[in-house]
Amino acid sequence: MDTKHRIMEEALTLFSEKGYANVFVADIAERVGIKAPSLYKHYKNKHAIFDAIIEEMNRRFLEEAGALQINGADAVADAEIYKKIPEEQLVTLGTNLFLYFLHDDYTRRFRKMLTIEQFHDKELAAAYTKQYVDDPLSYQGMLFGLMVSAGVLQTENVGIMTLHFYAPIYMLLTICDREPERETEALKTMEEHIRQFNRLYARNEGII
Amino acid sequence: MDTKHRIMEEALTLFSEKGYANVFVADIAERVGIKAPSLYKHYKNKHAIFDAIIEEMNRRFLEEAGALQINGADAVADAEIYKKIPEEQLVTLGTNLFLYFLHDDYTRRFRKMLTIEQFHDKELAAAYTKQYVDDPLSYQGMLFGLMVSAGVLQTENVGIMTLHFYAPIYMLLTICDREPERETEALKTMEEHIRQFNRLYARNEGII
DNA sequence: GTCTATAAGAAGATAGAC
DNA sequence: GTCTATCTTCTTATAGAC
Repeated sequence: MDTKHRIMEEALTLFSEKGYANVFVADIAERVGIKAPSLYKHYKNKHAIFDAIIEEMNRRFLEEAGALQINGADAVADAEIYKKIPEEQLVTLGTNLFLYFLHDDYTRRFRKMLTIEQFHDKELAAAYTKQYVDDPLSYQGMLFGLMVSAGVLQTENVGIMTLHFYAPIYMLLTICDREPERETEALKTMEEHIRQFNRLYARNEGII
Repeated sequence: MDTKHRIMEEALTLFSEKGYANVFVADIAERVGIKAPSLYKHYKNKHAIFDAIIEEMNRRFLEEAGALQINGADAVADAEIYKKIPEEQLVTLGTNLFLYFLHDDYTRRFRKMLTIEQFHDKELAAAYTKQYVDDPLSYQGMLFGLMVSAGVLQTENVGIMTLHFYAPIYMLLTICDREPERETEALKTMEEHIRQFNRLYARNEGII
């Protein structure tokens, strides 16, 4: 039964690089170390592999959402920490988020697959927006809301402040998905971005 | 010879919706109103149509770059105008950029095709980043540089300020490419974003 | 569960008449 | 330049032995 999972893994790798239509069942089988017909003992057809990947994604997303809820609860305490050196904390928060999204193998392959397949149907489009736009904004919005309450940051509109924090990180991420060799440059840009963000939004700092 | 161009047009439409591999020569021909074999009198093979689209893109990009140079020269004068009501000018600048990118038919189809095909080779990846990241940042960076010189905006780092202006617009654009029904919401978010951007960076306004 | 052999069908491309 | 007929190749999927 391990073969079934390995098929999914290898398929995800190939789909994320070439797109579903450009990957042949024989390619997946070869990577697993079996012949194409053997694969049909594990999945009904090629598309069932894709469906299994999407299911696995939904399962993992729910798990992550659960984990974030816990972190969210912890964040109330964390917000106290942010009072001390908000700038370094923000740099760490942004950098960790960026590097996790970029380097976590499953996350990266899945995001690239969704990027390629996002226009094929509404579900995939919605999944992409939820996972890489709405959920990060929602979670970080909660953190920033706590920081505003704690008097660390200051703004009239937490939602837009969150957008100002996350949108550059998102854009740098899409750059590195396309051109991994720009990662160092992206990390430098991100640090500058966050330090400027902090100057703009930190309480009692005045204009930069 | 008009047929040759119509083939390219219909191919671009289909490629931008389904991706190259999922579009069949017969589909393109049908939209043009001919049979598949007739298409081979105009293009050597299917991939030659794709190549022609990329060539057309490069031609248009160069034209646009030229046009931007002219606008850049004009922008010196424009920067004077920005002195009066910078916030409304910024809202107009951002909204026009967003709506042009989103609604211009060729731009939209081409961007979606590049989104789908960006991981297929280095050239496409580089073209995407140049067109939708580096060039907009470069052009807007110049405009903002002029505004800083004119004393309208204030910052230590024009590049990051430009990123703060453009990254949210870029993210909203990718949302609307996936889910066009979110355009109204995106426009509202963008206006809030730009008004807050102005509060953050406008000279002599203090913290918000 | 894996294999070889093969069926079934799709899709790109060519031949040659008009 | 467009058509119909056809070739060729590729790809998914099944049959049936081991």
